[in-house]
Amino acid sequence: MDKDITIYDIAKELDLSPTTVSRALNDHPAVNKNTKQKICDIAAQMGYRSNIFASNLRKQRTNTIGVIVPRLNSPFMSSVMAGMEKEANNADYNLIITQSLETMQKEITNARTMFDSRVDGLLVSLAYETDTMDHFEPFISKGTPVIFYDRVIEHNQCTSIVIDNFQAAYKATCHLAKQGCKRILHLTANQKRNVYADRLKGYRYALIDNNLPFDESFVLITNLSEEAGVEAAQQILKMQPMPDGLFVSNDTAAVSCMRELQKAGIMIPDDIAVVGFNNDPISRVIEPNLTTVNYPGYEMGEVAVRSLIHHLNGLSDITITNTITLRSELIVRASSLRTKIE
Amino acid sequence: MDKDITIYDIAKELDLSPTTVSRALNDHPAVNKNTKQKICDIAAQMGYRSNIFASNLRKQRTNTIGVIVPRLNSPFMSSVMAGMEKEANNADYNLIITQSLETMQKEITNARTMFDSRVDGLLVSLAYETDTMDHFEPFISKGTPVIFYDRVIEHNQCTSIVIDNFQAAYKATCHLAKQGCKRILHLTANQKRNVYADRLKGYRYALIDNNLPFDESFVLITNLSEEAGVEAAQQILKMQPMPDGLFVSNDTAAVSCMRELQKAGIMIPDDIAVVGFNNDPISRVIEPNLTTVNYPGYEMGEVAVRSLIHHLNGLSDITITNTITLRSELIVRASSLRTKIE
DNA sequence: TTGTACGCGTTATCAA
DNA sequence: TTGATAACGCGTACAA
Repeated sequence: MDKDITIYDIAKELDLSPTTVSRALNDHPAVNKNTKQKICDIAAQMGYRSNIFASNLRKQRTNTIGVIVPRLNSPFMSSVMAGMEKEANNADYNLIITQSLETMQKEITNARTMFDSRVDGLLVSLAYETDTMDHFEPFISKGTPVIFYDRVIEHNQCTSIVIDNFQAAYKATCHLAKQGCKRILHLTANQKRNVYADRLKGYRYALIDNNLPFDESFVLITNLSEEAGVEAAQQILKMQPMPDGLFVSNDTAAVSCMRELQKAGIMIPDDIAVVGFNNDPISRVIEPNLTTVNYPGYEMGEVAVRSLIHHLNGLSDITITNTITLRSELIVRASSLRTKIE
Repeated sequence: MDKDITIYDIAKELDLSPTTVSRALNDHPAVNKNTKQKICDIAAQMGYRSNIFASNLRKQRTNTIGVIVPRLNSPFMSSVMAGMEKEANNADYNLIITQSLETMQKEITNARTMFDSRVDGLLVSLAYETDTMDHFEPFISKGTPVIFYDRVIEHNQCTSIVIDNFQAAYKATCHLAKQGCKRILHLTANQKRNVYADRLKGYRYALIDNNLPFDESFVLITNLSEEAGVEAAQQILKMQPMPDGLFVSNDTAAVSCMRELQKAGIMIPDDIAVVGFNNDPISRVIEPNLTTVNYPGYEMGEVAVRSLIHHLNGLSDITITNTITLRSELIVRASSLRTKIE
C-alpha cells in the first residue's frame, strides 16, 4: 500500500516547483528541454501516475463517455460496444457502460449516474418502454452532448445515428412480395421505438405498392426474444389462411420462429418465406440460411463515438447535424428464395 | 451551460456551513432531522448533484471497477459483461470496460488507463499472447485487488474465477470415445492460456483413459475464429485416415468447421462426431445441433463483480481465496450422437 | 523559463 | 448538533 507519488514529490526531488513539473508532464512549450527530460525521467523512475480526479476536478472535463444500452448481451449490441470501445480507446477516452435492461426506471437511474460522473458526452439507445426524455434534459441544459444511436428519438439538440429502417423494411417486404408472397406477416416490437415503428411503416408501404391488403392481425408486437419467436410460430400455425411470408424485426426471433414452424412440418421458404433483421451469426447457420438485413453495428459504434469526440473537440457541431444514416442492405439467402413461384 | 450547484450554494441559501450540508447529504447521523430535511429539499429543488471527482479525490476511492476483456463482441464475453454490469449497477459501482483485442500491447495500455483511473478493483481476462504480469504489479503493490476470470493466471495475490476446463475437456473427449471415435482431433488455441492448455490436458488424459493413441498432428492451434474453423476443415479433409471425432474449443470454430466438412460431403456425426465449447446460440441452430460445454458466462460475470465488491467491503479476502470454480456441463446434442456405433 | 498562490468541490478532523 | 479549517492533487493566472 505505497503512497502515491504526486507532482510535489517530484518537485521536491528535483528542487523545482510543482508548476514546472506539471508543465513538463503535460508537454507545455514553456519549459526547458533539459528540465523536462529530467522531470520525465524521474517521474518514470519514481512511478508517478497522474491523478485523474484532481485533474478532472481542475479541468472540469473527464475524458469519459457514458454509454446507455438496452442489453449488452446481444450480437448486435455487443458489436456496437466493440466499435465504440475501439474508437474511444484510440482517442484516449474512457467508456462507462450501463444497461437499462429495457426498463425506463433503470434508464433514468443510469442517466443520473452518468450525470454525476460528469461524462463529457452521452451515447444512448433507448429502452423499449421509455416515453419521456426528461432524464436527458440535465445534460442538454448543461451543454453536455447527447447522441442517440439505433433506438433514437427526435430532439432538436441531439444527433441521431441510425440506418434507414423504413427503406430496409420496405425492401425486405417487397422482396417477399416478389417471391410471390400474398399474406405477409410482420413480427416486431414496441411501436414507441423508431426502429420498430419505421419498419412497420416500411412494411405497410411495401404492401400498398405491391397491391397487397394490410391486415391488423398480421402485425405481432412482441419483445422479439427467442420465446417470442416460438409463441409467434404457434399463433401462425393457428391462422387460416396461414401467412405465406414472414418479416421479423430481428434474427433471434426469426430463427426460433422458423424452427418452431419447421417442427410443425412447414416448409421454408416454400410454405412460408422468412426475412429477419440484423445479420447475426445465427442467420448464416440456420437451414435454410436466413435472408436478413445487414445492420452495421460495429460501424455504428465507431461513428457514434467519432461524432461525439469531433463535437467535443469543436470540429463539428452535433446540435446542427440532425441525423447520420448508415448504409444497410438486404442479404438474400435461401429462407426467402422460392424455387418455383406460386 | 448553467453553473453546477455545490454544497456551498446550498449552505449559503440556508445559512448553514458546507460541513453540515455535506453531512446531511451523506446521511451522517450527527445532524438534526429538520435541518437535514430542509437541506435535502432545497438540494433537490436547486438541482444539486454531488461532484464525484471532488469526492473521489478526497475519499481516495472511486466506486469504479475496471474490466479488461479480450473482445467485447463474442456471445460468451458479452454475457460475462452483462452479468458484471448487473452486479456492479446493483452495488452502485461503475464499470470502465476496455478490450485488449488479444494483444499484450493493448492490454498493457489498458492496465495503465485503469491504474490512472484509480479503479477500486480490476477484473481481467488475458489476451492470447500475454506472457508477463508486470503490468498488473502496480495494482498489487498498491493493494488494489485484481481478479482474473476465464483466461486466468496463477498469482498468489489474486483470485481466479474459472470453470474446470480440464474436466470439461476430459468429459467431452470421453463422450466422443464412447461414441466409438478412435481418431479424435482437437482444435484449440494458444497454449499460453490456461483455458486452452487445460482443455488439451483433459483431451490427452481422456485419450489415455480410453486407450487411444495421442498424435501430435491431431492438435490444431488456431485463433478459433470462423475462418480458422474453415481452414481446419480443409486440413482435416486432406488427412488420411481422417479423424472421426472433433473436439473444438469454441462453438464459432466448431460450427464453421462442421459446415465446411458438410459441404465436402462429410456426414456428421456418422463420419465425424463433433463437440464444441461455450453453448453459444449458434450451437442450438446448426444442424445437427452441436454438442457443447455449457459455460455460464453471465454467472461468471456476476460472481467476479460480487467477489470483488465483497473484498472491497472487507467481507472476504481474495488474497486468500485462490480459485473459484463454476459448474459447467456437457450438453449432448445430435452432432456427436451416433445412431449406430462402429 | 520558472515560481507563487489560489481554486476546483468534497470530506475528515478538531473544536465549540 | 454544528462549524472552521485543512487537505486531497492538479492546473493556471499572474508575477518574477
